[in-house]
Amino acid sequence: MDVTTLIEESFAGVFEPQLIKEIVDVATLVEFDENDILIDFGQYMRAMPLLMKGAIKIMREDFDEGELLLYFLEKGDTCAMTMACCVGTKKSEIRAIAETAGVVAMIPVAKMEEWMGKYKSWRAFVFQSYNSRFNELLSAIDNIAFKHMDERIESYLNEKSKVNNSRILTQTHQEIAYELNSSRVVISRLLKAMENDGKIKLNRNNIELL
DNA sequence: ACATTAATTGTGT
DNA sequence: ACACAATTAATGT
Repeated sequence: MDVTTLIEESFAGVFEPQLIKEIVDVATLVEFDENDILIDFGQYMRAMPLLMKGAIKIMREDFDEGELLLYFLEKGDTCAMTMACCVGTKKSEIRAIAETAGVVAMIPVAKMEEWMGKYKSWRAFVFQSYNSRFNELLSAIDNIAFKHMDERIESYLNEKSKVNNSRILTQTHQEIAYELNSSRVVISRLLKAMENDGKIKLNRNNIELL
């Protein structure tokens, strides 16, 4: 795979050519498959990932048992948690799981700090990244606090369909329940209701959005 | 081709 | 939430 093309494709509009060149020089490309665990709770991070290809879901572990999906990362995104962890050498508070197969470019911490002073576009990118993650967190909180489960499933399905570029999602009800931190029976019932409303079509192991 | 088993989904309490 | 029924996929004989 051609490193330069891939990076240019993902960040051409965002970084100045000079910076892209530097990224190409120092970045290590890492490929991953669907469902790979990229970062786990309590893990330390030594490099900052830039997502080039594919999609990653960011999960938060609940107090006792169970997980909750916070948001998805797509091409051109980076993980805000990682940026904080890198500079402070703190443990990760989140888990990152590959939603689809894809590629990340790993940037050494030293470089990322150097670029903060050197490149305006890098600073802007980092701040903008923080900002948009923050906003996604807010909407995740809105979903949990103010929306009922049926609405949560709907927005979940929509996001899922967006990151996978498909109207058909191959997910079991159990898996959905896990990501929304609910129970399978509740999901099944609500999905059934949505099917009756003509919003979706249910098959075994896959859900079709209409 | 058939029987058995496991996994997924549906429903009533 | 729990229990159980029904349906479908996977596997062995």
